[in-house]
Amino acid sequence: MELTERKKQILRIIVEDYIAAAEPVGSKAISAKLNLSSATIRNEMADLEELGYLEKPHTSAGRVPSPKGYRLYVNELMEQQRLSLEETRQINQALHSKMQELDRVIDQAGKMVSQLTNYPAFALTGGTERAVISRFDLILVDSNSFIAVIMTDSRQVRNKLFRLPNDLTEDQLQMLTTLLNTAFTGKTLEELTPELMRVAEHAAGSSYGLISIVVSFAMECLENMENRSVFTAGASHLLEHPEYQDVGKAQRLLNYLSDTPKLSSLPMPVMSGEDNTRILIGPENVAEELKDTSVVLASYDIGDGMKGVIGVVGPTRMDYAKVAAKLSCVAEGLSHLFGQELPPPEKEKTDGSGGNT
Amino acid sequence: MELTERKKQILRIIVEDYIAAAEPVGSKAISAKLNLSSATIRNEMADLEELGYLEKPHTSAGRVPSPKGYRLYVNELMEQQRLSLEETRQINQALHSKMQELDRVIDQAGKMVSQLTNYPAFALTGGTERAVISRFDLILVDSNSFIAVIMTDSRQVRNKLFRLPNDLTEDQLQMLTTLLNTAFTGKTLEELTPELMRVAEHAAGSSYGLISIVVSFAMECLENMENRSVFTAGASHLLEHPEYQDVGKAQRLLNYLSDTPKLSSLPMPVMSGEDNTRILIGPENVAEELKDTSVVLASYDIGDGMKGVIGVVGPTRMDYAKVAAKLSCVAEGLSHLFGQELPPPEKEKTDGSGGNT
DNA sequence: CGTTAGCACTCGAGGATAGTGAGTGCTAAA
DNA sequence: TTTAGCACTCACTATCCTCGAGTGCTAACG
Repeated sequence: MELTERKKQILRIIVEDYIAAAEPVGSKAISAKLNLSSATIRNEMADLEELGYLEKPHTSAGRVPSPKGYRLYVNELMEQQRLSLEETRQINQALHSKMQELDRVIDQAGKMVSQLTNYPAFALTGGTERAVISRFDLILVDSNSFIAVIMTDSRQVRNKLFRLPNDLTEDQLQMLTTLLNTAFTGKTLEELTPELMRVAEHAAGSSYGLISIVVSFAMECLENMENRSVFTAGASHLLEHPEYQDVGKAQRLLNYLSDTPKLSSLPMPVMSGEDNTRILIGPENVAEELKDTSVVLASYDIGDGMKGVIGVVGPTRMDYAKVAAKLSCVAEGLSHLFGQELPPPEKEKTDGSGGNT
Repeated sequence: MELTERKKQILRIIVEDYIAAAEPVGSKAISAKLNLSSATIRNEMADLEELGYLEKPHTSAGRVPSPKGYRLYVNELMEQQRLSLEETRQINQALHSKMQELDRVIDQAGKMVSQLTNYPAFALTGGTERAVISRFDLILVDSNSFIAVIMTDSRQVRNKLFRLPNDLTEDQLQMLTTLLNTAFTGKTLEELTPELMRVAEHAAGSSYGLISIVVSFAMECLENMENRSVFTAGASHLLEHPEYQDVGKAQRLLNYLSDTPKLSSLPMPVMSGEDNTRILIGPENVAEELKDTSVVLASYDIGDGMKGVIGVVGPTRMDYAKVAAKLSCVAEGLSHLFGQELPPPEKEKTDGSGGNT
């Protein structure tokens, strides 16, 4: 059953008023905006309520959108919000200025989103199923310290400085590097068995201890990458909203947000084709803790087909249009960033996206 | 003026009761613990109040410690809490298992502290005044990508993977590395001038573009290190405590915590000699936002004389003994971690703190 | 003189009661 | 189909009251 145009208009006004003011919307407020008497509006509202798009907190308050109402709103009524060029530029610039490692960028992005939207935000990196080390490099720093640099097949790079009690030569390190690269590359975490270690240590001769040090560092890294990491930011924003004046409620949600495994397992980034954002309204969420909370998600590409998710949580009364637009912009920025790692050159490249510093 | 032993005892009971129960302590509760009538206690309490160690929320409630009272408590009355060996072990293990880069470890440590204490925690890295790059290494990955690894004088290491549109040879990279190491090491951020860049680019010949790419990455890193970075964790814990049932209050504090510049500038790690912890009670805090909040800080060594701070915030009614002990343990763990980067095997420590619980 | 018992007093917490007003549903007229 | 009118509902607020934990003071006690 299709709603009449007028009903949709009324629903839309109710949603937007409620988003703005956080108070139930009465017939009078609407009758002022449309040229209709409050009685007419009341009739329409009664219909909308019967159809499940509206709810009354109690008999004698105005109406409030139901989750179903919000859903209709985001699907049909909401105007795709366009960020101004200025805003887009700012977002991209902020992302680019922090050209660091994957984790750091994503953490930053989360913080940014939270600031932009005034809701708590979170960001997940895509967990890799089967990360393997593709390369080891050992760099001699001085006679008793060296840096280990490892790279995975998905091109993430990690390093660590090691200090040793005993001296070390360039040759030794060279030998170790070759050994590590032949024995331990292309292996998943599970394949890095103690036996393998033992064999390699044997081959390493006198400097066998170093093997295990470096490999266990590598294993830590792999483990770290396979677990999708989670960043959250902006918890305090939650308390700004009247629906979270109830401390218990706020706390429940914040707890959920800081529960890494829950957060990383539940909201799945199943994206609907073209658009990279997804909106989950109240009870549409599977997680019990989110039943009266909305989540807006956007996915981004890390490269090599891996995806990450960035999102915000807030009351169902959320400014979906604005939030989705901003989130989408950030997610796109991230995808770009990882897609072409090249920092924007100032030279005669035919890049087109040229911005100068 | 010295307090009598009995007054101290009473004060101590009040502080500890109040810490445990969050409710004003009445004379009756105390008279049960000491063998004195409530009237006697009331007289003593009146004295203590006159001396400024106690406060009454209102005429007819029990007494509550004043900041001055807490201060006396932490200075004289509080028993240094010893963590059990088990606890210490767990903390150290958790720290060591995350052997990653400086930032990551510290972030982890902050999260850990928050979990351990049930208060929001923060961690600052020591800001370096004059970080300089001490070394560049470029590692060829394949014909059109390479990893840049840079190290600063304080031995922090960062890396980044670069992808290029054009091909690259080992020789080129070798040349670049030497060039970078001769021209850009030992320079502070300010000394990395555009002129310097121009000269170097000239010397680099055909691959001049790469210089600027790598150097600007280096500059980012330096900038990043000079700004002390701040991590916060466990915001939601704040809401667990009855003094923060008032959302406004909680929000103000959380806002303060997420305001990086404020947080990094204000609580200074001036440590008092031997002990590495410091306790700031309510109005002892300079920051206006912290006037009714206590902060417990512990400093840790990053090496090269640099220090960082890790701390928790909470109501003045805080379990100072426990919090200080845990914080101190984590800080010590961090110092160890950075002092001797070698992952400690099951070695015996000549620590002297060996007491059993 | 320190300690204790007794007592009047204070004041916040919690519960009942009434008034207010925004908003509703329904009916009947335009 | 829309509108005016009207009785009704119910959260919110204010006011008042009671209850009781805890106090300060005084006088008696050892």
